[in-house]
Amino acid sequence: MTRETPSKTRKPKRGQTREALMAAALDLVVKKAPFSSLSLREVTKRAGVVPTAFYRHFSDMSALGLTLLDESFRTLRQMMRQVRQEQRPDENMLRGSVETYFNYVGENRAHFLFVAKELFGGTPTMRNAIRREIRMFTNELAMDMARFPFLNHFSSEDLQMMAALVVNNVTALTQEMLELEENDEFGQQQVLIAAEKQLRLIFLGVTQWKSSSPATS
Amino acid sequence: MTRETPSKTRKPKRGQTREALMAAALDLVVKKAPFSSLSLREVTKRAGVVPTAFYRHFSDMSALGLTLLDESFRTLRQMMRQVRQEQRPDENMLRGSVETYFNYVGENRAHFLFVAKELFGGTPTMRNAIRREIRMFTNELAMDMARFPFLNHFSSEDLQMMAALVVNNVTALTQEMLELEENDEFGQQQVLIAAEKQLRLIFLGVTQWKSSSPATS
DNA sequence: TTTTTTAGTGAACAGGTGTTGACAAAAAGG
DNA sequence: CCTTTTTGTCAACACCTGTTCACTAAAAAA
Repeated sequence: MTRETPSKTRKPKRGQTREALMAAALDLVVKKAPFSSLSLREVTKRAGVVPTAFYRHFSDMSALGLTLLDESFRTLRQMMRQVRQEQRPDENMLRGSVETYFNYVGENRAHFLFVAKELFGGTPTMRNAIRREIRMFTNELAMDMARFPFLNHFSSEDLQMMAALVVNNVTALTQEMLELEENDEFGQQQVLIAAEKQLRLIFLGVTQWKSSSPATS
Repeated sequence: MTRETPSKTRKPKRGQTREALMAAALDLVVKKAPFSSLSLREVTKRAGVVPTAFYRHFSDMSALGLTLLDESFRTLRQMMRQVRQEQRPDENMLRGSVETYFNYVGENRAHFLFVAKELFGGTPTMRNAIRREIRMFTNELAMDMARFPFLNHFSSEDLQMMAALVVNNVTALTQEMLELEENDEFGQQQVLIAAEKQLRLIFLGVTQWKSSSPATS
């Protein structure tokens, strides 16, 4: 027979602790420091558990980081698929894609901030994982471009170069967007307009491009 | 006339330790972690002094960081001046500028790595300082562009947008360059070639650009 | 039910952290 | 020379870090 002393320390936390840890880490990244400089105890404190509970779910902080990274890119890929489905090769394609993308950024600030801060500040493992993912996006964009009739005469190196140009800029603009306050709708609109203009200019250059240097081989 | 000023400004060789601290911090940033996650003791240890000696030169780590940032941008601005001086508006202008710039990046890896890692991972103070500097470069580039006859009919907004496009890409390519091993000369050459192509494509777009949206009046 | 596996707690450790204060050597100023 | 200011050292503090161990409540399996 267990003597029910009314209110001692409650323990029933059940299996949502893992998600609480991930949410806590993301939260701290948003309003404090890059993930790399978070401490295990800090995260567990914010998640409302004792430090040792951490080890029931992750082997160490870097494991948590990789899980978070995976989560970030899973949702991002899912959005890219959506952008691609909506994509019709007409006038408004560019504007639509840009809007969809930056809307998504706005709705997933935490994940994007996490990735942006790790892109250079993280461990080599993290950095490589992120860069691999970005390279993948670049490749897919290059392949998408190759399907357009007025682009498919370019060499794959040129297409790759053009795709990289686009991705570089979108990345930079995303970072710019993330530096803005969450409620700075005017600033966000400005970035969006700038993004559209810059991409339009790039595609203007693409239509004029002729591969003058055969390069390697 | 140029005699020793017998003034009260005493500055014999006061600086050995101070510079050792800065060098140590930079060194740790290169081969370990972002500056934000360095500890005071770590830096003093590498500099070969006792922790308390630190306070004779800097009030805290963030003061060291800002000094380092200042140093980085002072040398960078100096190089930009050099690029601008060499700049003649002819065919080889772009290639020459790109080469000069990336050469400089290679010779100052430590400073660029420091800046790159703080650009997103640093404290708000640091981030703002860096972004202000980048914005300054963008403005100067826009002003340089305005001096070209075939560009001076663009609105200053358009010029600003184009300059931002260039700066965004150079920044991204610089980061790409920094991710390479210091002795990976092939990879570095590849980045340089890509950089030149991308910038050429951008300027191709610029020549075709016409400001369709008058935007804000 | 009983048994086993999972997921939480709390105390304790060895070590790293920023910062303090008192003190000493060395350089600068007279 | 002597005095003052600068610049380093050493010891100590209170705190935070990751990680271990033994223990227990709750959930799952039997």
